[in-house]
Amino acid sequence: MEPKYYRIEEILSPKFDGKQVKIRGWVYRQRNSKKIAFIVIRDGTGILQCTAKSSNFDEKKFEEICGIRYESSIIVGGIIKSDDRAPNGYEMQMNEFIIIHQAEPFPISKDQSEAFLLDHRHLWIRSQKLTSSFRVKAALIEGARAYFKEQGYWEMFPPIITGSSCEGGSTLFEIKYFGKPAYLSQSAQLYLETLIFAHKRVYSLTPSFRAEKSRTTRHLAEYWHLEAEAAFVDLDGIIKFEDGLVTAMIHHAAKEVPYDLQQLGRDPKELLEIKAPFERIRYDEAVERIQKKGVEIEWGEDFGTHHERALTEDLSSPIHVTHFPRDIKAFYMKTLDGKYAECNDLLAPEGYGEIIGSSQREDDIDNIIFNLKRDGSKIEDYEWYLDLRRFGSVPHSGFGLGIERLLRWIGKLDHIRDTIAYPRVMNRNTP
RNA sequence: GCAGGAGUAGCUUAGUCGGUAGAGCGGUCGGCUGUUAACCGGCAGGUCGCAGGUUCGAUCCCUGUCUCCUGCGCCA
Repeated sequence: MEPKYYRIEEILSPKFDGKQVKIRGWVYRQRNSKKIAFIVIRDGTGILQCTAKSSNFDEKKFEEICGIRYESSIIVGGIIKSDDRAPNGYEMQMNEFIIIHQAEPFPISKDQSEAFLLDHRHLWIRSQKLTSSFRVKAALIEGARAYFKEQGYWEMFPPIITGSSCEGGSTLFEIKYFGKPAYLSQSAQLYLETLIFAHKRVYSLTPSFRAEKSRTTRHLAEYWHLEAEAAFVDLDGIIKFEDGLVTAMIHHAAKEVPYDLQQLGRDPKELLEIKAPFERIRYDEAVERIQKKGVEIEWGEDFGTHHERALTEDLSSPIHVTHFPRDIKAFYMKTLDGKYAECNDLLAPEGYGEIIGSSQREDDIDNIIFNLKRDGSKIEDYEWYLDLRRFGSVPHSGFGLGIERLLRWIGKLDHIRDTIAYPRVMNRNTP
């Protein structure tokens, strides 16, 4: 049976040439002269130019067509014709036009300031750029879930509300929890570590919250955190897994949403050329490379934005920096030779910065206690975590990937806010 | 948190060496036989972010304040 309404993406084909169809959607563009009107309609699957000749409609109906405003919702019917003058080669010769809702004047036109667009985010998300960005994001996550499954990882659902912090340094959002303070999670890691003892390999995709007053193009107060944890896997093993995962994600996006990638200015072929394994260098060598580029850094310093940029601006594939100095890294990372941490950061190419933070976890309870004391943390807050090193402790590793940061690189986006529908940044939490 | 920059019509802005303001887009009315962010003409729309100060007079000068943007630090 014929469907009552068609999707635009399916009718853009020769077999619809000459066929009468109906579609539903929103007015994307509208122009008219006395005897002919054009409505470009958008339906979430594509856009189609619809042509209305005044001779095909009574006077009142034609006036309605000419008076339709941008973003109004409409039903149009007509005959599909191949036509070189139409934006994507096909147009509808309209013979039916029904207004579902005549929109008020749409506030967003050309030349808008960032602030205005952010205030009208609920309308701006209809734009092509954001539409494409969110579709690439969906495809990346689809690719990730498929890869995790293939590699024997179980998806877990850790809590978002926690009673204590996870990583020493970061600032937490405090909430009221039945009258007592609690916090929004900034990482699922410690909970995932508990779950490997039952499932061996686990992952989770959850929102993470950071209350740092960061004002940059790569920070969100609320972001989607893809984290994994695996028993009996060392640093080399987890790095290999990360390479496989990132490659699977971007290849999946390149195959599933090439049009959207192109809209964002990213050639999908470029992504398909990126292949695992990614280059690995140790922190010591990274410092030397940065110094050779003429950027100042001393051994023992953590990387700032300009250091990461110096290291990655000329690359076309991501790069791992491993074995940072122990003293600038978190308490749960395994120590090597008393000086280094068994850890790695995966940096995106083209200067987009860190997308994964990862490490082999410390499995020696005494070392963890030593590190917690170094950071001035209360041991009693971590008793449940320390239990993992008392009951069948195993070597294990894990990582956290910032979905929006990966998308920012893949989609060549200037600002991380365009990787998420409603960005939560320091001075904005509405709409 | 630190350092810069910006707030003038619904939106994007010009401007006034201090005498209360123009344009483009959008809206509306009219014109136009195929447009691609269509085009042409008429009309409506502004206590020039807010509060003080200087001045005969402030949108403009001064002080404070609020909001937003950019970069840095912190991180995924």
